[in-house]
Amino acid sequence: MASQRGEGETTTTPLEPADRERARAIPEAAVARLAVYLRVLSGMADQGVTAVSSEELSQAAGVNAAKLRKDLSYIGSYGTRGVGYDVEVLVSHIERILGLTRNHSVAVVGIGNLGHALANYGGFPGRGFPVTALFDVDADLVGIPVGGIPVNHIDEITAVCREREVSIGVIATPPPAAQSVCDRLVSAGVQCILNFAPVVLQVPDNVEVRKVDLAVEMQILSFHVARRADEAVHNSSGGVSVGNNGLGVDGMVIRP
Amino acid sequence: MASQRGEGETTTTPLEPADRERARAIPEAAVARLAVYLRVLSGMADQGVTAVSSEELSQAAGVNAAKLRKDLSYIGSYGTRGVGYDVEVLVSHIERILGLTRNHSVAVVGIGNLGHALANYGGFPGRGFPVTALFDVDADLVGIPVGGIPVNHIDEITAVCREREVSIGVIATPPPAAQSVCDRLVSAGVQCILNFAPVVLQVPDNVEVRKVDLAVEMQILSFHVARRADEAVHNSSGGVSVGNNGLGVDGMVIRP
DNA sequence: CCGACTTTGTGCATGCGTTCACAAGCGGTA
DNA sequence: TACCGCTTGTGAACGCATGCACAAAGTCGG
Ligand SMILES: NC(=O)c1ccc[n+]([C@@H]2O[C@H](COP(=O)([O-])OP(=O)(O)OC[C@H]3O[C@@H](n4cnc5c(N)ncnc54)[C@H](O)[C@@H]3O)[C@@H](O)[C@H]2O)c1
Ligand SMILES: NC(=O)c1ccc[n+]([C@@H]2O[C@H](COP(=O)([O-])OP(=O)(O)OC[C@H]3O[C@@H](n4cnc5c(N)ncnc54)[C@H](O)[C@@H]3O)[C@@H](O)[C@H]2O)c1
Repeated sequence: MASQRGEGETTTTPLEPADRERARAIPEAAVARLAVYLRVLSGMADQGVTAVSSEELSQAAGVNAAKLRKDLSYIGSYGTRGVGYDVEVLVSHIERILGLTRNHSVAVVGIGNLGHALANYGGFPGRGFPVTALFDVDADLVGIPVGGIPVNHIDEITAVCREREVSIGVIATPPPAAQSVCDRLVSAGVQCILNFAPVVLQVPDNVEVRKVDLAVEMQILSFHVARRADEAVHNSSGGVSVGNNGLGVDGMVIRP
Repeated sequence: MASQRGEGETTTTPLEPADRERARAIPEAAVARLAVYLRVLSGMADQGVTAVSSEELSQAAGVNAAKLRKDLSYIGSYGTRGVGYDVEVLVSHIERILGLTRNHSVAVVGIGNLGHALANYGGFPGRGFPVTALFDVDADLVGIPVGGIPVNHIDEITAVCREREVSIGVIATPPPAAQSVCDRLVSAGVQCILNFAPVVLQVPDNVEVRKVDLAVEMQILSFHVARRADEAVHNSSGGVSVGNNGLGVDGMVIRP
């Protein structure tokens, strides 16, 4: 399921010119939410739900209904006024826009605590992200299968990534090794990197990096605690109010 | 380093009224970057660097220099014109604003693949986030120490969280259990939650949730691959250009 | 003590993302 | 078929974040 092309297209469902223009214009924040909608919709489909309104879906996804409709409008008009959206239709269109019509082979580098968890995780393959390669420098690990995949030595990274058509590289090495691993992945042709090491990676322009930084997440939480405690001290009136759900789907949500 | 209070303050360094107003106004995106600056600065301090200019620091943190200065201006004016910033001074002020002058005790719920990795991770305690409690439903796990901490049964969550003054709860359970675990954490008084389960949590207004969603991260990467592949097909001229570093420190970066 | 040079801090403009509000469109019903 | 009520899709307004560009403020050398 790696390649399967018509005359010039890449995926099973070719993008129409109109969609191409749309895809260019989708805000990154909306892309992140589309992925969330997709999961919610998939869950609904599994439960036999066939249709859904923007109101219902937005509640389940924890966002504003208007925002949801705008997000969906970025990918086209697939709803029916007065009725709502067909779950299946929406799922397939979001998948198409997100490029999920083909599998994206994943390589994990650094098979330590975190790398083991990732390699053993069953949630990726089912969603089109099969882990197909594992790398480490530790000679004791090389050859040992983790989650069904044998660990390769980091020096084989170029050959193996090319061979297995790895499109996403996950960095789970200690911080000092991260940049060098990143460089190797890039020169092996990997253009997407998910980085767990608390390091700012330098990459060429054609490579996309996303980072998962637990320390930063915790510090953001800490900031909110501090701010809240501080407010509580100032206007000494408890400070616990329960109301709407102040969820931060991807962030950028600051309470007034 | 836990408590040391004045007359009504919570932390070692009480916030001045001016700082309070500032803290309220700091954009969430800036808070996330401040945490990154903090780490870079800590690294510099460890290497004996005592002063740094906005230009140097911004490069190391992978952001625009003007943005960095603006971010720092949110917390006050601690630079010296013509010279730059004193690393120590900046570190201590960022720590103060982020509420890192006190420890934040962390509880991990769900000691499976991921929970083990988190419990064993040495990066948290050093940064003021000691893991002090672990929970699971699995009777085989209860009592067994992981990363030096014995696992408690989930039913003890309220008592243990209260006793150990847990301020951050980390959810690493399977998705179906996540909401119920979240509810329990909340009723145990935990106001900050870091959620690894691919589920949209519903929480009261006074609780802060951050989520780490690997599937979403991968799908965002997938989207960019698709868009890029699509562009390459359209204007058939290679498509690989190397230039500045297009890093997405926390997201919201879309290339024009 | 002064002047030249360096770097900060920030007002302002620009652009992006969110939210509101409503016209357009569709299914159901009489 | 024509009307009614419901829900989508989106134009427009708003607000927030980013980046520019420069005055203010400091250092250093003479
Ligand atoms: N474990 C966690 O829960 C956790 C949480 C947040 C962040 N992180 C970050 O994730 C990264 C991995 O954490 P961990 O706990 O799994 O560390 P770990 O020490 O358990 O594992 C690191 C692995 O990387 C391998 N490695 C070292 N240098 C390498 C190289 N050049 N090429 C390939 N492999 C190499 C090591 O042999 C080891 O197996 C770290 O950067 C850590 O800061 C981990
Ligand atoms: N492992 C990964 O790399 C990874 C990656 C991304 C997301 N996740 C998500 O993180 C979560 C955990 O993943 P995992 O691989 O560690 O799963 P896992 O199945 O290995 O571990 C889950 C643990 O949670 C415990 N548990 C179940 N119900 C519970 C409850 N009600 N209260 C307390 N504990 C309970 C189980 O006993 C088990 O020990 C899942 O939601 C998964 O989707 C994991």
